[in-house]
Amino acid sequence: MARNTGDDDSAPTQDRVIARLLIDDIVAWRIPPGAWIREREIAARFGVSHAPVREAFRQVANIGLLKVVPWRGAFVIDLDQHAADEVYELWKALFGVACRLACAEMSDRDGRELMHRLVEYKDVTLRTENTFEHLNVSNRIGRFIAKRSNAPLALELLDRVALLARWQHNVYTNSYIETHGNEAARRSAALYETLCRHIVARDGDAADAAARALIGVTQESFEQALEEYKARHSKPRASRRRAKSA
Amino acid sequence: MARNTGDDDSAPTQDRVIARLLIDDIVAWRIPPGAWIREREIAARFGVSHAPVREAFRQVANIGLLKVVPWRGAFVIDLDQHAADEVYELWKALFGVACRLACAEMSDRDGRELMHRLVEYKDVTLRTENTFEHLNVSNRIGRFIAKRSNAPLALELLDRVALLARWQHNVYTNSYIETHGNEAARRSAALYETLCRHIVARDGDAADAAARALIGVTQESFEQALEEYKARHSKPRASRRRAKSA
DNA sequence: AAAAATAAAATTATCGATAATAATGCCTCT
DNA sequence: AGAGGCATTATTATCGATAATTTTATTTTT
Repeated sequence: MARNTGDDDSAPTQDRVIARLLIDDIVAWRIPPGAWIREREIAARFGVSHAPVREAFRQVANIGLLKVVPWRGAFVIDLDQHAADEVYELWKALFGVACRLACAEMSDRDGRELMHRLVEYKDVTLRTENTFEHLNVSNRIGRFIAKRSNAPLALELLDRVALLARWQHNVYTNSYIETHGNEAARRSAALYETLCRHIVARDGDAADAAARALIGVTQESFEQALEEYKARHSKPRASRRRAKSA
Repeated sequence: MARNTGDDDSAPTQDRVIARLLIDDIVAWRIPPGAWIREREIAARFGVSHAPVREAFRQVANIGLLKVVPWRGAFVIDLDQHAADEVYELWKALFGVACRLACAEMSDRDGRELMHRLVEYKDVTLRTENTFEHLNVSNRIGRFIAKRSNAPLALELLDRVALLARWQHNVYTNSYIETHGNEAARRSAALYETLCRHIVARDGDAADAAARALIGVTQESFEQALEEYKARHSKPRASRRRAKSA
């Protein structure tokens, strides 16, 4: 066995670095939806030739944040409400698959670690009102399940859809943390407990259902934030264009 | 509206042509699983520089048939039984999402066309024993539903997973048509009828369940073919390495 | 002879330049 | 003045060559 086709421990090539930075820029809305990105512009920004930029564009396009059109270049996608529904439906289904597979794949030791993390999560929920920390710990549980489900393709698609959901949330609300209220966090806590118990009990159908319900809470939170966003942006019609200079 | 960011009506660029041909070669097993593909080799085959070949590699890698490792090149993936389970679980979930969304998105006119196609499909099922034709018509129904679900991302993931499943089937059986017996086709026919009726009735949960069952038939067919493959390839142990020359 | 170090070859990553294509502005014609 | 055609400009696609890295072969050392 001479050739190592497995993990890549080498330093990442430039195209991957650029792709990562572009993804961050798009998700954080530093590059607006629908924007047209030129190769030369990005190449100049990072001080490289356009070749790695092209590859970075393709990578970001694969995730779904960019659309590459032949001879016309790369455009940031411009999602609408309808696409948001699709993303959340996919998220529910994919997380459901991951949990379903986790039921069969997880070792008893993994199951114990899962319940341990659940206790830690509930502890955080009771102890603090910090929504950001809630999200942090809950995301860790979700990713733990997805990783131990031994399903690399499902994990990839899941990451992709979750990233799209996060971008949408940022686009529509520009502040997805605050709107993710503590009430939603508390409901999530109960659902996480249900989910973990079903997984250690190796009940795939029940775990699938719990996973869907869990993403459903996030979905409701998003839709609520979207309503607030619409309400906020429909009022100040008269007072726009306040200042044109810096 | 100067710039057209929508459909691309122009002739496909070389990288897309090469990507398509590579996909065909891999799915048809003309390039074996695990093979290491060199840029120069493909570039020479198609008489182009290596730049479009690189992009084609990335596109095939996105679909999941190729794995690109920095500084090491592109390798055809090498799926195992476990990965097959994952692919079929994903297929079930994604087709379920598409059907679920189709319930909400389809117009009444689309519903009528769907039922029309169902009648055509049942007609073929009763009239001929040609399994290939069964697959053809049933695939058309599935794709019709997925397209009318107005969910481009789900459609993309669905195509991707279906392609992986087809490749797996080819890898393990090298003849996925014959093993897809008529008994399975007949069971599929009943399930297709159930699915279509649920969709026109706009019952998302029921449509999801029917979609899962439908892919489940294909999954069983694959697993059966895999067993036969294993049985066939475990016997001729003694008579291997018959001839070394051409 | 086996293992480690080193040199050579092969391969990918990146660059700079050219070709192909699309968008933009200008000009003519009505 | 407006519409349509033409030249200009800008941008992407492709190419050939060079740099960086890995793999393979060779040599050296124990």
